[in-house]
Amino acid sequence: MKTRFAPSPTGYLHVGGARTALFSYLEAKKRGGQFILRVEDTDLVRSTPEAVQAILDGMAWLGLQADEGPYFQTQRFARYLEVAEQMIAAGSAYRCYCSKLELETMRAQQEANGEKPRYNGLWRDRSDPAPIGEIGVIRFKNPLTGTVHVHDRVRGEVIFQNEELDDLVIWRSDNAPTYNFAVVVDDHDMGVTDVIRGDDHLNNTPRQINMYQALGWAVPSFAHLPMILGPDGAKLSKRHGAVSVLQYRDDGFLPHALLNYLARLGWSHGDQEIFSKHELTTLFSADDVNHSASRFDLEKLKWLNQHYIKTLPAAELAPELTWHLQQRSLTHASKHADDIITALRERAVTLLEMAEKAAVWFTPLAGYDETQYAKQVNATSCAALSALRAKLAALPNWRPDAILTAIEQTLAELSLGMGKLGPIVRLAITGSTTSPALEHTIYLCGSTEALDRIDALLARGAA
RNA sequence: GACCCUAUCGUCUAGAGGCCUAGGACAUUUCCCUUUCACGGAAGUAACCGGGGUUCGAAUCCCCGUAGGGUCACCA
Repeated sequence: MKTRFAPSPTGYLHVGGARTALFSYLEAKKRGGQFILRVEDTDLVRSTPEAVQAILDGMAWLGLQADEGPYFQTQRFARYLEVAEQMIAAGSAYRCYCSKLELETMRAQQEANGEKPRYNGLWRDRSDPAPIGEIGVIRFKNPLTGTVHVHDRVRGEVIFQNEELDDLVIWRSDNAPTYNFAVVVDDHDMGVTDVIRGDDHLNNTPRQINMYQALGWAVPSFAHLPMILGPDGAKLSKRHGAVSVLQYRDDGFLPHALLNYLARLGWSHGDQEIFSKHELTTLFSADDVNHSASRFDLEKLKWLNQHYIKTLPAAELAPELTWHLQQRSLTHASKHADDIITALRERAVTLLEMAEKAAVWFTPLAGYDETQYAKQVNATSCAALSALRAKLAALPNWRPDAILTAIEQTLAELSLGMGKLGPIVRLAITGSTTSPALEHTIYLCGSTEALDRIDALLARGAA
């Protein structure tokens, strides 16, 4: 049993492609099969090495490791031509020498007559020699009559009339195969048993099945996934913001959060929302995929991301957070990743947010929130702060629990509530009155820096 | 235009003829917890596209509309 993900490298890996890859991957893992990656780069003009790299990077970040590949179609042209020529010899394909102009007139005329535009089979049964100097193309001799039954694992049985189909080009005049042909040859040669791909290929499937049959090859099983739409119900595009999976990485999402979110888009397992990777690989089945397109909802993705930030072991989060800290040139904060996670995991929806919030401890204080300063700094609070400072300075161990004890003792000695001390400490350390639990806020600053910041506020308060 | 696909709360979905006064999750509203910001807890608002059948009974099956989407290339 084998599945594949076969993107064409004309852009980055977007969420729709990522979900197709995920479902193919899961189906293979679930059934103990192989998952292969094939780059469909037969369009020499639109394919770029940058896009190949972007797709590979996206797959790697998501952790969708292929068992084979990546294969490149551009390296298999000899094989495609070999098969095309075999088909000519067997009478299931033929050369066509129609010019672009002829084709265009044909189409224009059909459209004028209100017919479906398609190749009329002009060269299908001609045996006269090729026009001099013409290279021509090779076309597949599609059956004229009868029906093609597609047994789709998500759509059920879909029936197409051969009359609706025409003789498609399988080998172009610029010596390259076309998509519909290369796919058939590759899926056969590579032993792909289960084709899982986007909805937009459903209409190509009967043509491909006809080619499998002409070649005497076994037809694989098909599953056509519904599309992922933008939040407004329109097709996903750059206008909707982050469509590249790597953009989600940059925005602070965990790969597993995206995976979990994507899995639930078009697929479900009862009321379950949270799935570990192991659960996905055991529970997923292409048979359970929905029929209708779904919209991408960033809010739910955020919820999942926050869920994983809250619950994943710090050891798993630390490398991801470190990456973000480094992106923000907070390299020296990396060794405190675990402490940052402890302080902020319930206060950040994304890792990017976490890294941004962590910056207050590792960059010079920018200044105070003056409105809060005016409200919170007074004789009482300054006295409390300086009492706390004395205790902090005397601390043998700079640990959160010890700091918390110091805070509690200070409050007890002065008979004050936390409300009298909290705001001014936050102001001193972070410049604002919003921050994580006090002991972590102070602790993460480091003893020297924390005391300096307290002194700075006290000095200004006294003046 | 032709062919193909789809249709349950704002969104993701459960639902495979009676278990449905339609369940869960996100979002939203209110309340509780609380030193800030959060986390957490409780409650609430909110949906079967329309019309015909079939059946004792339909969100579920059939037909017709309607609305979305996809495909009709020497792109993939």
